[in-house]
Formats: sequence, structure tokens, C-alpha cells
Amino acid sequence: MSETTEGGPGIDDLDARLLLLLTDEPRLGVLECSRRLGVARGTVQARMDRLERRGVLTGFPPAVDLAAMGYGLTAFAVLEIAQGKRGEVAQRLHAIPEVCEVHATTGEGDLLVRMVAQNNADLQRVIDRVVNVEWVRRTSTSIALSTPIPTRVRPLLERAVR
Amino acid sequence: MSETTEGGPGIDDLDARLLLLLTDEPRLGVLECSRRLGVARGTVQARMDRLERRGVLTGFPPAVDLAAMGYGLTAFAVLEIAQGKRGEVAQRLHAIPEVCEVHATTGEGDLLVRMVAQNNADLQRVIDRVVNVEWVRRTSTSIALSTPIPTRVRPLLERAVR
DNA sequence: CGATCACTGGGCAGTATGTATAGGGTATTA
DNA sequence: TAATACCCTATACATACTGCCCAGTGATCG
Repeated sequence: MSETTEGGPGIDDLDARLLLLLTDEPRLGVLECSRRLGVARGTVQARMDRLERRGVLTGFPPAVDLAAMGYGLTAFAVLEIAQGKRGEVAQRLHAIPEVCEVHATTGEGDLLVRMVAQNNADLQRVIDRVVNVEWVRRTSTSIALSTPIPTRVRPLLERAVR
Repeated sequence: MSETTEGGPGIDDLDARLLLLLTDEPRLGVLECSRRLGVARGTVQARMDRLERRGVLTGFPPAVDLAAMGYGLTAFAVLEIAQGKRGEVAQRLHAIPEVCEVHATTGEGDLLVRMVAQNNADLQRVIDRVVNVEWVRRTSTSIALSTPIPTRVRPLLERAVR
């Protein structure tokens, strides 16, 4: 099997370059991509299909800037919860719109929660609502002051270009 | 000014429905959106332009599933760093490809870092590299076991549909 | 050697896009 | 109330892209 077209669960050079290209200019169509990459249109089409089949490329969701939408504050909470109640707690957190992300983790805390709010008063309300969820034992909250590195995948893609 | 078409920094009903639609089916074109929303094509075009101008809609980046790319492990680290060295530390973290996200926070820690790795040995290496960054005083690392709530914006958009 | 696979290059019908314009509805303002 | 501004509708046209199909080629695999 050619290492050029198959890298196990990974991606190959052309895949990576395609994803990088799309990362930089997401609105590009298949045809334009093929031109930039110097390959046939069908190839790009096949690669994109394959990346989607493999689950690497899951789509092109609209990137919404919550700050521009009025939710300028972000906070993180580490929740320590009652034994075996992770599912229940997660479900309740799910019902809070401002909760944007939850991870179950090892270590001191059990759940890491990311949430947003429109202003300080609003943040207070959201935090209260989160920490008062049933089965939440202890919490530790911090407010995000800035984001030195926003969510990024680029470096990992660049490394795959070899 | 009509509250129907302007909500300060926020978005109005049609904006929200458009974003929701695109969230669910990002590949939809302008024309298809207009059909689904029951408005004229030009309207959708104008709304999208406006949302981009306002910075609410920042683009349609390809969503890459790191797990499918081989980076199946995610970990979080809270870093406590030397006074006034946030910039320097951030810069060094920037050079580590596996570091996917960094926030400066209030509270016990100073920086919250999200990173990924391919396997346990790899994770060990990445964590070592992160915690050994200059000016990092103390660290607390946890591994993500699962993600009960993946990054989402939907609930906030749904609330804007009124 | 034959089979399989990926890429190329071409073609075709259908459809979307960018752009522009005219008209109607409605709200803010003088 | 009239003027102004804004948003939406509806329509048009030229251009461009998409999905789909196919034949040919070179490389790898058994």
C-alpha cells in the first residue's frame, strides 16, 4: 500500500495541503482548490469525500463570534460532582444555553465547563446556575481575561505536510 | 430604528434562523438558504454580508476531527507562571503544535491550556514540553475522558430566535 | 501478468453566484 | 404630514461552479 495515499488513521500530504488551503480560505470551491493545489478537480473531490467518510473533515460549520453577538465574557468552571452522577449533571448543564462546552476529566475536578455571558451581572447569573446544579459538590471558577491562542488546528496540519 | 432589524451588537430573528440553518447544514448555498427561510435570495445575501461585516459570522472554517486524524487524546493544563511573563509563555506555547488553545484566566492558575496527543507516550511528551516551558511555576494537568458537551453555539442562537 | 487503485483530462447538463435594478412597505425624522 | 432611509421582494443576465460520467495512464499488489 502506498504511503502516499494512506497513512492509517492519519492523513497524507495532499490531504493536509487541502485542509490547510480550506483553513485559510474556507469559501473556496472544489475547482478553485484543484487549481491552487495543481491537481485535477476530480482528485480534490475524491479527497474531500474520503476525508469526510473517514470523519476527519466533519463539515464547514459557520464560525460565530460570540463576543460580536454580545457574549463578551468567557468563564471556566471546574466541577467536582457526586459519584456516578456525571451523566445527570451533564444533562442539566446541557439545558443551560450559556454552557458552550463540557469535558469530563481526570484529576481534582470531574467536569470542565466553558460558558459565556453578556456582562458581569449576566456572568454571575450563569455561574450561579451552573454551580447550583444538583450533585455538584464543589466548584472553582475562573474568568477568561484573554485568549493568547484561539482554537487552532493549523500547526498539526502543517506538520502533516511532508 | 426597528428592533426587528437591529439589536445593538446582537442579531435579529432572521439572522439567528440563518445561522441556525447554516449550523445544521453548512454546505447550503445562498439560494438554498433563501428557499428554506422563505425569503428572497438577495435578502440572505445581504444578511450574510452584514453578519460578516459586523464580525458575527467570521467564516466557514473546515471542521477537522483531531481524533480521526490520530490525535485521540485531549488534556488540559492549568499553568501558574512568573509575574509578567504571560506573553513570553504564550509565545513558547505557540510553538508547540499540539497546543490547540490557550486562555489567560483569573483565579488560581494563570493560563488554561488545551492540548492533544496521539497516545499516552505522546501525551507524556507533550505535557512535559508544556510544563517545562520557561517561567512556568506550577502546573496541574488533567486528561479529558470524554466530552459530554462538544463546542456548541446552537442554544444561544435558538434563544435569539424570537 | 492481471487486477486494483489513484490521478488526469475532457465533456455535459443543471444550477448557483455576483451583480444590478425597480418597486413596495415601514419606521425614524424634520 | 412629508421626506428620508432602510429593508425586503422580484427579476434579469452573464459567468462560473457543481455533480456526474467516462476513457486512458501509471503504479502497486497478489
